[in-house]
Amino acid sequence: MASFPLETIRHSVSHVMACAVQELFPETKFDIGPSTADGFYYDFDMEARLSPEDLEKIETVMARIASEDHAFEYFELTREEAEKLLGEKGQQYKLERLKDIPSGEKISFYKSGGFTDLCRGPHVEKTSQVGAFKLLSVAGSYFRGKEDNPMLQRIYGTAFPSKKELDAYLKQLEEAKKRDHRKLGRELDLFSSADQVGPGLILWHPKGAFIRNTFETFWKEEHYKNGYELVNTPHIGRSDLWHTSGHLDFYKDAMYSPMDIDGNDYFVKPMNCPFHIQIYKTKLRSYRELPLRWAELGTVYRYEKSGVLHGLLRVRGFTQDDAHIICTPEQIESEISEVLQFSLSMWKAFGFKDVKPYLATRPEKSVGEESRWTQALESLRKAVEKAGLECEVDEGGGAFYGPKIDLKVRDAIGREWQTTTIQFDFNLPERFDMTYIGEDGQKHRPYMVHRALLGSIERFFGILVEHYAGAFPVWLCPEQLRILPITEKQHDAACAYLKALKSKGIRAEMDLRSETVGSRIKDARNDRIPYIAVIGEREASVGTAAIRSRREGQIGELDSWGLAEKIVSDIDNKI
RNA sequence: GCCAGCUUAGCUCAGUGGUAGAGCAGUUGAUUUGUAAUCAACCGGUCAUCGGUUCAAGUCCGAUAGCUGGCUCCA
Repeated sequence: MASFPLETIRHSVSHVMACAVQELFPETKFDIGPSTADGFYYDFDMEARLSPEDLEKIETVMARIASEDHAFEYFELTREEAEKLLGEKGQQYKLERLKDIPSGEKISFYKSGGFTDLCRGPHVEKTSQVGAFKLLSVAGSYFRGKEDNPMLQRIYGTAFPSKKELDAYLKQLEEAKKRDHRKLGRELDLFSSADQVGPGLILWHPKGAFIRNTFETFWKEEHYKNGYELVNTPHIGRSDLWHTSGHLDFYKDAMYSPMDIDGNDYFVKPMNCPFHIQIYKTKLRSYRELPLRWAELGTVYRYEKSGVLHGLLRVRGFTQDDAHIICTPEQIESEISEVLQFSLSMWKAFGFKDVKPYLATRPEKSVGEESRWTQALESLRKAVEKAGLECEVDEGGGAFYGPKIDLKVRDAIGREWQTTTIQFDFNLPERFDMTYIGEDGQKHRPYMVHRALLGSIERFFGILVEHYAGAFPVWLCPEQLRILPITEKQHDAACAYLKALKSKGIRAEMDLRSETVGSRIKDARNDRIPYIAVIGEREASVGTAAIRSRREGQIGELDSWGLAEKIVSDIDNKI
């Protein structure tokens, strides 16, 4: 049997699906059915509202169509013939799509079984070659993705050459589900949100807050080590600030309504930069002071549409690990390079080794001198090169105020997350008239770079939970060790062991419940405790504990000194 | 915001229009345990909220809120 590219298989399956849908719902109007990174979809317009049961029915019909082994027949029509064919069938979306095909290009159709579709192809030869497929979900989707267009129904599915590969993919979906930070966040008692507080606003429970504080402390230390200074700024600022910054012109929809204080409008901050700029402007700055690197874990609030909120990954109140670098033109190249290196080392500390940069260049509508864009872009490019990374370029994908590099990191189960962003800003220095006095005694406009390494603390925490599957490395664990005395007779020995570990700075707890050892082990494992120390009569008599490690399993008996040494070594190595 | 679905105990979930349930968790007691669940009793509910239909609503209808999957958006 001939082998086909995955996209061809998936796109062919989408035709088979459309064919099945046409059979079950003859009045259906069809849009398009492309393959995607994970599978395929097809958009339909129909009276009936598709349910999960419908997906099963569609799948059954699909299986039949596949087994009937229809050929994918290719034919071309003139534009007039195509219009006539689609018009007769009342396929208004297809007619719209037909208009997209430039004149002079071939207008091709594929027919397989009872379904004929305007389609570029390519396809497998016969419906029996579509491999193993599964329909996954149904969702609404605007025609052409535009909000004012009609809402179509989209069926998502996936397909692979073999059943084995399909099963492996479905298993990965299961694995992702098990790691879902919303589920683990509840089970491990890390965070929640409350209807009464409001959607998209996160409540950090003691354990979640402990982990957050621990990596925030690390973050702060690393920033000091890397030549940053920390600043703190308020949560609200007067409307004048946001007028000057331009936020009220460009992003008002995402900002919350103002509050009146003594007759002045104040807005909750959607960004930290205007405040940092105010610090800059408190005095005349000399080139000798630059570069300035000011970092802040600054909590901002942005209006997000209700439908997009998602656990910790998309919220309305979040903390940016923000920093602004203000420097001279001569400094930007090394500054950018340092930021990139800093980011890579930060991600490495959390066990993310696969990091990929995306460079976004000048869009059509933008501000700033051409020479600045060129220099900025060049510095971004060189930094990537110097780091020895492969970089994808998004032409015209930059913000209107400057070019940027975004980093995507790959987690433990291979998913990519967009996190770090390094952005030039040619807009705010102008708007706030930021200057420094150069060597020549004249005023100059500094370069300004916004950067966030982790992105937002909330989102980063969500990513971490899924990356580690809830099993945080020892340095982040609120509880690093749980001590289980087998019976009440070992309580004193367990207390002594606990005290010894605690005195060495280990975060240890005891489970003195009169449950069986097996039951308490189960609970400790479910709580993802990295070390469990069991103390029975034997261990108590010699002052040791039987140690079970989350990573290595049973590792034998250790006294408190030996265990502390092992745990400290894990902490130092961020294991 | 839009489309669809969902919302029953802290959690996971049963429940023909006719007396609100189970397991786990929690509390109490018994048990003194050797590496993933000891036993028992008890506690726990305005069935998301509000309104409607009905002799009767967890169940049918409507509105609102929240959640889920997408779409759009993400400075």
